[in-house]
Amino acid sequence: MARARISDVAAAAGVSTATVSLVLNDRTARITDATRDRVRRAAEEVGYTPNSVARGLRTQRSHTVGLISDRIATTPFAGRMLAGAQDVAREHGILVFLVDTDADETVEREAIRALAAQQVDAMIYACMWHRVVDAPSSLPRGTVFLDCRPADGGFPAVVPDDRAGGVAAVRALVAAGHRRIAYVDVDEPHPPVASDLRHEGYLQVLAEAGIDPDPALHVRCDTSSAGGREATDRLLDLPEDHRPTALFCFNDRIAAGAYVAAHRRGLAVPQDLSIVGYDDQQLVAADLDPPLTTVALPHYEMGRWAMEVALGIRTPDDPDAPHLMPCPIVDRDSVGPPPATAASDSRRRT
Amino acid sequence: MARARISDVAAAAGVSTATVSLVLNDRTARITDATRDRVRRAAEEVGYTPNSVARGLRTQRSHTVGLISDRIATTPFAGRMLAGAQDVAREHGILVFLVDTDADETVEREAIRALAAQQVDAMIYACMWHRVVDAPSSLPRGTVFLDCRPADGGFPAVVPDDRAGGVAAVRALVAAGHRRIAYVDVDEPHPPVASDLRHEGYLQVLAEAGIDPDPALHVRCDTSSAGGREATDRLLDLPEDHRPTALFCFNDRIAAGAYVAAHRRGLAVPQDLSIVGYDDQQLVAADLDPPLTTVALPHYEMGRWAMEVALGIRTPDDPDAPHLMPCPIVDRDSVGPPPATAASDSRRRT
DNA sequence: AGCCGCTGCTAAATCGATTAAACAACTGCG
DNA sequence: CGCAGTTGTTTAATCGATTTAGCAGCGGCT
Repeated sequence: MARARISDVAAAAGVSTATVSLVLNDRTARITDATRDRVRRAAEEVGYTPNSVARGLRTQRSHTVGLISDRIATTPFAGRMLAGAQDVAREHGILVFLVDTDADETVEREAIRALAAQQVDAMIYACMWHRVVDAPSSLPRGTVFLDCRPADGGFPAVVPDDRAGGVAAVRALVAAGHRRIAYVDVDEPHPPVASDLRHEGYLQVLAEAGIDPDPALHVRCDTSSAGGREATDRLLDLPEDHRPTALFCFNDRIAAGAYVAAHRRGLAVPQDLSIVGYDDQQLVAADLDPPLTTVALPHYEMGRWAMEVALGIRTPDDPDAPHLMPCPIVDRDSVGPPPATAASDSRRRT
Repeated sequence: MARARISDVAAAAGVSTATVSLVLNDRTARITDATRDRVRRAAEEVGYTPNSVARGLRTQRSHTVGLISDRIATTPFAGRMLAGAQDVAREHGILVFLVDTDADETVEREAIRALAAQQVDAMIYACMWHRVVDAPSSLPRGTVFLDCRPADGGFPAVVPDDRAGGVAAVRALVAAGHRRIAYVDVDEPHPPVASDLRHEGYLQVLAEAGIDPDPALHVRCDTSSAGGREATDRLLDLPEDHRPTALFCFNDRIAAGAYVAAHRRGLAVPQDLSIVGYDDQQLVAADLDPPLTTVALPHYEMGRWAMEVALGIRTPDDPDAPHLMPCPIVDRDSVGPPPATAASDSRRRT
């Protein structure tokens, strides 16, 4: 039992295929209501669903979008971007091709070619983390960059507002009374966009609060639990009057390592050490003990934004600058006032 | 500058479109090498890429596959299934439509319709966890079930061999000398396929080892760190001669909770308590201290299997039973011999 | 010369839709 | 009655490929 074609509907309704097409697509053509009914009933009866391939060939719109990513789909991390993009796509009857290239340029080129051959209506180029990328030359113009910025501009892009995120995180710590706040940064393995922006936010808040940044409180480590633990150990080994009372960690995994380091010394979070993470990773942030205060990456919203721009539903405010998506802070239980000794000390220094 | 069509190539080479098609598809037709060269050069020159939509219409093969999932793409969990499926697809020049339905039946039905309309060559129906599902009636026959079993059979399916995984986990504990081994099971919110199978494996190993299963050592809890911690507390509150020396946890999150419970009582892992998890979740298992011995879910391999069957590259051994994919144990540092007192006790009981 | 068979290539049908143009039937009007 | 204008529907071209059947040209054979 092959799928019903438009000609089957036409035969069943006793009209031409043109009429069927006109009726089913609600074209404002001069067709009597009686005929319209007959066609619709016939379509129902034979179980007709238009063949999108044939329609796409004729109309030159495939109602598909290609989403190319380095490895979003296979990372625990950024799947919410896909969800956002998909939700918008679904709302508009669009199907999404997903290609994970594993950051392999050959695969990437081939994927772009294959997607173009499939006549996708738009493409989205997505990254696992916020970074700067060289746009592959074969990318069609109008391709939307998701969670990355094209090195030379020329494409709409959406990225998290990491600077504002850093501001929010450090402000929370300052508001709790901390003065000696460390930034446990990542050991830049990549163009360190996110890292730098969060650092800028950190510095901005210190400046606002009249706190001199202490270079010793900016440490770097591997982006892992072990790295965070080791870096935190270094910080906690500092002489007492330089020791931080709060940590702003580049991400939640590093923060998890900070917890381990603190616990090993018998320090309680947040009584003895306040910690703020970044990313709001499920399975990390909320499962820590106590639950981690962190900054959420707006993956879902970025995914939506990218798809909306790709489909032409919205246009970027400034076509030449990436759209900055706010990163909301999520308050949990890892931030408290600094310990009494440190608090008095900080007061002394003010 | 529109894309080059086959007629552009034909014009450039001074031949008909038929000849171009014949040459570029390597049809064994009677065409001189000189002409072949001319066509290929012309194609190169105008930058010709065949329009897959037009080709798909004519050949009735779209070189696309639809992958419907409840929420694979947006879960940190099972992205490796996608990677496996995609790798196979890419190796065969197939593009993958991904649709996350969020387990909404309306969305699901609509997705199946849209994919059928796009003339996908095959469909894969995937779940986030191993469970039994009612196959939507509109699924085309031959649809491959990935990480789930259709309630009434009739479709090829691949699932993890949870029974064998349970066997492997518990055998590791028995081999280390444990006799009082608890199974920290999940509180069945769903058809508990995985849970039951792992339990069967657990019981089988106990039987092999001549250990009487103690019902008090089979506890259930919420599938979360908090749940695991609470359940472990219950177990550790047992009188000493009933207290388990080892835990087989339904998953890594529960195991993470078990760590917390143990640490809170000053018990060291594995010296005082051995723990085995399940799932080998990145960001959980390896980041625990000490790293967790666990059983890996073969997501990547299952994804490959499903796509291979979908593309007809391989056929299931037994078309009526789900294919069982082995779950390898990954040995890390959370299993050791039972503490001396317990060990002597267990010897007494043998 | 006439016919056969082979080689190299092309004409044209086809896939299943959309849509502009054409057409038949009817109405209204002078 | 004859012509123009409407209305309701159909005809046919089109999208860009694949593929079958067939045509033209040539060499060999009788």
